[in-house]
Amino acid sequence: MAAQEHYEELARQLGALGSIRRGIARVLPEGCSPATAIMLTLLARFGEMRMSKLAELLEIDMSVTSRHVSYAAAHGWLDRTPDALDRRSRLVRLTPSGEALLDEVSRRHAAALATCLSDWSDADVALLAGLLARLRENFGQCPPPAREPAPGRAVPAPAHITV
Amino acid sequence: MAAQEHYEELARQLGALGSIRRGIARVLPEGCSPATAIMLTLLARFGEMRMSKLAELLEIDMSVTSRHVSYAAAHGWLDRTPDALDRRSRLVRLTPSGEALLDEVSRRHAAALATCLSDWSDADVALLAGLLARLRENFGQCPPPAREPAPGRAVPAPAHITV
DNA sequence: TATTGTTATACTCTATAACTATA
DNA sequence: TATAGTTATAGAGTATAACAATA
Repeated sequence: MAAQEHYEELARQLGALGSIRRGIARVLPEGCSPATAIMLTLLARFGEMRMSKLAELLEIDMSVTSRHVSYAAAHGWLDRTPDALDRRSRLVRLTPSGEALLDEVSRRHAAALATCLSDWSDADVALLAGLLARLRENFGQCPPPAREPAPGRAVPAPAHITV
Repeated sequence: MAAQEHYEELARQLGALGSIRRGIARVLPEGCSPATAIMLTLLARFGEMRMSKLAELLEIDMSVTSRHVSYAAAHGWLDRTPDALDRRSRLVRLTPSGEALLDEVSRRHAAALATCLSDWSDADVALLAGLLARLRENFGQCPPPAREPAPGRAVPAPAHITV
């Protein structure tokens, strides 16, 4: 098996991860979506930051970040305070309630994975987590390739889906 | 670092994979969504099958599978033929056009990963793909845990999100 | 004029429930 | 009565564009 097939297989595995993400989402506390959990994790790890910085770390548009932050603020999981140095900005910070939620999220995540991955060694779990972190880092440095037009005899999208 | 933290870190990495999936989706040919690509891959690997079998392999509801199949059929990437043995069923099968699309998808996937993961060894790429396959297999065997109610002083969802 | 953040709108992917046709 | 598949509706997550306030 040459590298070409290994890349293709990795792409397939990454694409088929949806069911795992849905499975992990199901163990989260009520009202806490995966997006909320990731956001609170970043605030816990890097501390108070501006909206734009949070959007950059989440790798999503700031408009989306704004709604996630509003939702979490309405639940009391984070605070938004005006930035005295630049009054256009707001500083986002985890609250004690948010820290408590994050602790619960961590417990549930670990419990769910411990159940499903009972026959994995500690080293394998750490290895996979490390490879995924490296993957994300390399993708972050990679310039997003523009979508190419379909090659050859392109298939035009039908106006309506027929059955 | 104990196993508990390794599980938590793995859950974080899996949750933060959204940007990678979006990056991979961007290189797909026009009209070919990630869902379509995965579906065609399964048909290429396992051959003609019923809708229900395809939904099971995709790990999504048959209603969702039905729409993805209708979309791909409208593009000419697959055929649906009545099952002579059970006229409620339809057999789904890749067309030559679908095979050609899948070849192009594989090329683009491999090219995109080869660019971003240029400093990965062939063994590392295969290792990550293998660990993800094992992860999906273990999750498939794992009974989906029911959502527990929020613990302690649960935070009620506000009726409206205030800004 | 440029930048920060918010909101409106649209698109993708998913699940639940109601429905038709067949077993 | 039960099962295979389809369709309608709703919800989560995202991007683009228009907008307000401030730099």
